[in-house]
Amino acid sequence: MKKKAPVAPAMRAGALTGQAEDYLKAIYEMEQGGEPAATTAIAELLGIAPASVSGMLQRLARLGLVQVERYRGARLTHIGRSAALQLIRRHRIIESYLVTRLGYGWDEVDEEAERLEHGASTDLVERMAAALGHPTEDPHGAPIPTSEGLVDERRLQSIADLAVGQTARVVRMSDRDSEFLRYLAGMGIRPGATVKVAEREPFEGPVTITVRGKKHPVGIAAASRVYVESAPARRRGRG
Amino acid sequence: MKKKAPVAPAMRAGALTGQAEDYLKAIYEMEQGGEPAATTAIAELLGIAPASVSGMLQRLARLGLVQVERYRGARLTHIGRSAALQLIRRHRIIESYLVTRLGYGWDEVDEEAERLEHGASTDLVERMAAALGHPTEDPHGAPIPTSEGLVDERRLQSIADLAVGQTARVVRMSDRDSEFLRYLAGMGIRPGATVKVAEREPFEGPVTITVRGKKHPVGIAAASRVYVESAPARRRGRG
DNA sequence: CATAAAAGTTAGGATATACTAAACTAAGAG
DNA sequence: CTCTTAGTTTAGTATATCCTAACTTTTATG
Ligand SMILES: [Mn+2]
Ligand SMILES: [Mn+2]
Ligand SMILES: [Mn+2]
Ligand SMILES: [Mn+2]
Repeated sequence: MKKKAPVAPAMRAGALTGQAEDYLKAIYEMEQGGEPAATTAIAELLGIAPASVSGMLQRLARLGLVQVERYRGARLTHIGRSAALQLIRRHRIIESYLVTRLGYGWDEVDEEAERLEHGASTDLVERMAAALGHPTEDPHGAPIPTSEGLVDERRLQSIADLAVGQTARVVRMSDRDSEFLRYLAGMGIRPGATVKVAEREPFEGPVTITVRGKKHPVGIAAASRVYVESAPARRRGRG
Repeated sequence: MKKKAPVAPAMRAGALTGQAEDYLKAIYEMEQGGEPAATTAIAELLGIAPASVSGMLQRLARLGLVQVERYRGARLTHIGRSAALQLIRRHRIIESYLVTRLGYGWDEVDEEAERLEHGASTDLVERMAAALGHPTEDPHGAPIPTSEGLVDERRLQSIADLAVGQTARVVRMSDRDSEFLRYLAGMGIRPGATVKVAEREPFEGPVTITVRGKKHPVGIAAASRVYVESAPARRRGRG
């Protein structure tokens, strides 16, 4: 059904291909868990066959962007990490711009940004950032790396990690699936919202959470894609 | 020395590759002269070897986007023309948006738009157009095709076509070369400006034009890239 | 620890693009 | 109506990606 569209472009200074950039971003994200990015995981995230990922990893390694340990997975080198962070900055600023200035819904920007991020120059992205007053978070609560490549990499708990009775503030959520985002929006879950765990079923069962006074039973899969911070301490941003 | 960057992306519905789109646009533009687009001309415009163009033309023909007559050149089919016009619409709206909303100079937008046009969805482009109040011309005076694919294709005279003593209004100019655009801006030549031909040297010699009361000798090459319309009230008849 | 399942890699092929060199065609100069 | 040549196309390669099938390593299991 979804016919894979051919290839991707290079254009920026370093002349990395759009595809290569997306691989780096995927690896960056998976590495946040501490472990190197596994071939199959990358393949799944990008919707590509594992064999193809093996090939690309070798190419990225040849370019000095990742370090691959055969049968073990890949880690970004400094250069690769820097390239990934630049791409992520572009992605998140573009998302912010589209939502703030062009009326995009937070559930539809990711897809558009996923393409624009490869064609937008640094100049354009910086203009967008400036127009928005240099935002520090994207519409999904994800921190925007600085142009120097600094970013908050704290590992956050997800709703699935909370114990019954705990209250927490929603910080961010996975932004890939627009249906998922609409589901969350329907419950009032968005960055800054407060959620409380009312009940938990055992055996990986659903978590019942209270949001805006209303209870919602939520599957573990969904709950684990919503990242939170223990309530008390106030972070920046609107609450 | 400038190593050609690999390939280009597809993404839109019809799933045309960015490269293919640029070929169609190039062919569209060259066809405006009446003749089919010549291989070498396309090659020069896109900075690609003629042999490569031959290959691409065959592919585009196979896709039903162009009609190629061996050794003669290519013409767009209806489908190809429609795709070209859609791309041109995207390009020109993006240019307009960048200049109006993000402070780009008219001499620097073409390059950025040349990349973004391939990654921007129709949705995005229409949002930009709406934000600008549906502009009908881009920053270089070029007409923006409607979303239905209608566009003013009048052939305009260039300054090089004017006789001594004639006054005309600048309508549009070639936007590919930013240095050229800065040169024009330095003389006060922009869409809407009025120019008068003061002198002409024979043998393809320079044209001396008066703009804002100042005379400038301009080479034929430059003069023929600035398109004009006989001054408002009195139209010198020709189609 | 012996195996089978899971994960990952290699082999072999396909497509999209480009390039250079060589061959070919069309068109103008005698 | 030839010959030269500018313009085109074909042949042979190369790179970037992706895929399926087959094979190899790791890991999980009894
Ligand atoms: Mn992307
Ligand atoms: Mn996001
Ligand atoms: Mn383009
Ligand atoms: Mn333009």
